[in-house]
Amino acid sequence: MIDDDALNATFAALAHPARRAILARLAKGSAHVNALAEPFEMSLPAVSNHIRVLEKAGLISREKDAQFRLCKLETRPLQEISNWTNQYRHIWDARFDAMDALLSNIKDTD
Amino acid sequence: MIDDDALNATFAALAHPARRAILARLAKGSAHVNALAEPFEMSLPAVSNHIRVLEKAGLISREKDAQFRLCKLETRPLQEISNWTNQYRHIWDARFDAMDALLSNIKDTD
DNA sequence: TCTTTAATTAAAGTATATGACAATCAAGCG
DNA sequence: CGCTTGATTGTCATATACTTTAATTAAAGA
Repeated sequence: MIDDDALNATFAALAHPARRAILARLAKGSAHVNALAEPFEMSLPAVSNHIRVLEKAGLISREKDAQFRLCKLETRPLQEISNWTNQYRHIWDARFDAMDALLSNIKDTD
Repeated sequence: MIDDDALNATFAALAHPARRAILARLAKGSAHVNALAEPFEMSLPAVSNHIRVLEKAGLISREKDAQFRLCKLETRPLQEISNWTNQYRHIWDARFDAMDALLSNIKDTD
C-alpha cells in the first residue's frame, strides 16, 4: 500500500483548521507566506510550519521569487481523498434509498 | 464554524491506517471489536482505542449486545468530507481543461 | 555597507497520540 | 459462586504536534 503514507499525510494535514483555512485562501489564488499568515493570530513561524506540513503532504507547492515564496494549491491529494471517499459512496446511497423506500411506504399507507 | 470541530475530528481519525482499515472492514458489514482487532499485530486495547477515536468522530456507532459491542459504519462524516472536498473540484476541473486545451493545441499545430 | 523585508531555523514548553502491559468490568455459563 | 470471554480503563513510556520567542539566512535597496 504505497499511497497509504500519502493518505496519512493528507488526512493529517487537513486535520488542522488553520491548514484548511490556508487551502481555502489559496483556492482564490496563489499567495506569499506573509499574506497567508496575516489573518491568523498565530506567529509567523507557526504559519510557516503549517505551510511546511501542507507542502510535505503535496497539498501546496512553493516557488521562489527573490525573498518571497509564492504558495500554490495542488489538487492531486484532494482528488485522492475524493477517490478514497467514493469507496464508501455506495453505502450511503444504499442507506438513502432504504430511507426513501421507508418514507414512501409510510406515505402510501397513510 | 461549528462543523470545524467535526472536520478536525474526522480528518484526524482518518489519518491513521489502522482506523481506515477498520472502516474498510466495516464497509463489508458490522463486526465485534475482537473481530476488528484480529487482522492487526496491535494489542486489543490499542484497537479499542482506535475504535473510540472513530466513534468520537461519528464514523462508527456501537451497539451493546451482551458482552459484545457491535460496531457499525456511519456515513455522515464521510459525506461531509466529500462535500468539503467538492469545494475544490472546480479547480482541478479547470486545470484539467487547461491541460486538455494545451494538448489539443499541440496536436493541431503538429 | 547598513538596513529592511521575507521567511526559516533553533530552542523550549506544553499537550496530545500511540501503544504496551496489567488490571478491571460486565455478561453469560458451568 | 467461580470461570471464561469480550471489551474497557489505568498507568507508563515514547513520540509527535503545536506554538512561542529569539536568532539566522537570503535578497533588495538606500
